[in-house]
Amino acid sequence: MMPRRPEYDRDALIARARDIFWRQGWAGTSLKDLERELKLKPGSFYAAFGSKDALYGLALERYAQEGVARLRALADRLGPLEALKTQPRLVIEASGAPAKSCMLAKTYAELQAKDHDLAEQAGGHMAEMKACFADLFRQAQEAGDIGPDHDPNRLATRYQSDLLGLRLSAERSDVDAHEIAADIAADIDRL
Amino acid sequence: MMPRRPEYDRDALIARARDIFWRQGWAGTSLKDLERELKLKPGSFYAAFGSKDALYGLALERYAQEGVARLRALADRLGPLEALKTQPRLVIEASGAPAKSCMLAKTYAELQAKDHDLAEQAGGHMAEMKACFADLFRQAQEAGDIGPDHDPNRLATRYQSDLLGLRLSAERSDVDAHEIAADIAADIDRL
DNA sequence: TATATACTTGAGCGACCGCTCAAGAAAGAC
DNA sequence: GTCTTTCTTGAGCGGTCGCTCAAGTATATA
Repeated sequence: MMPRRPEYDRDALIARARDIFWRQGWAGTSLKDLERELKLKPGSFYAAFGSKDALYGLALERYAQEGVARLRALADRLGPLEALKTQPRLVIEASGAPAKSCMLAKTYAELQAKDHDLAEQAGGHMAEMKACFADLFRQAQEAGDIGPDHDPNRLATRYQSDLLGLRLSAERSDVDAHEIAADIAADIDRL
Repeated sequence: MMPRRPEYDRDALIARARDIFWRQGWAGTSLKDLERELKLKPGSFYAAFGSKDALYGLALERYAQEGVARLRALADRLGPLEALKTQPRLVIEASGAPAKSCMLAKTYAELQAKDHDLAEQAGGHMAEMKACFADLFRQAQEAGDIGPDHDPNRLATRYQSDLLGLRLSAERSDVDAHEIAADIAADIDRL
């Protein structure tokens, strides 16, 4: 006696929620917003996701996972050094994205003062991302593309910081983000 | 027939409100929070400031104005180049500050998607700050401390972006912000 | 001291918040 | 068709939001 199946595509809903949260932030997104955009009544929403925070967590997870995957794919295609040099430009040109700035950073900045679990989760993902960058710098160093007297972890820390600044700057209309991206890439060439 | 004077120091209240907003953000700060921290009942609060947003605006104004003043003072004391090299370290070492990250950037990031007036105000102040940086770079260039083949405006844009990234990174426990600050200062030396 | 003028107080407004749950609708098993 | 199970629906809960306002209180003038 199997009953009816849900009418929605859960994965697609998470992706849409991610875009809304990404753009509007945690406090800036109400359940009304989600219900309207996801076309879910409150009952279905809570049956599917449990709570607003739980959905935000899923959205963050998805965001981080896709970010890592995209970077790895880029490195596979271009090699570590070129990937690191290309990433700044790619990240501000992503035309389909709901925002230029990083969702992990926005989440962390918004919720850290509250010691919210989601801030901790975002921070963890930023650490993962930093580790990815460090990996690529290390590979580039082993390939001889970067001088041996550099610490890959330190390069990664600086690089991630630059990327966060770039992506925040890219939201501003009075800033030419492409110049910044080009300068970041140029810095890598000088290593 | 002059009546009683207010019991509070308006300027001090604005400074305290700035610290609360800076740490907790716009949505993250409720009137209850403000009433408790400023020791004002709702009636006095609204008599003094008109609205939460109005107080936030005053706090932003104060924040921006003090930021510019601090930078100018630093430049007067150390000269333009040294000021630019020192600022990154100072900004993450400010021990009395309620947060490492920039209140203008946090405000902009939180409210831009809503097209909130406060986001526009914050963006304007960031532009002013960028102009300050450009001024210092130009002065350093005229003094011969920086090669003549650099555009001060472009340097300022990159510098501000780096500073935003640094200050956001400085909130994280898994990041050594001093390393980043030192690297940013080192970049300036290579110009 | 009497009066006019402000400041202080706090109950409480309407709106919205995240969320619950009982009732109705749909679909596979028999 | 009938039954069972799940999904869908939407009214509405308790709570908090930003904010108002009338009553009470303190102070400088006259």
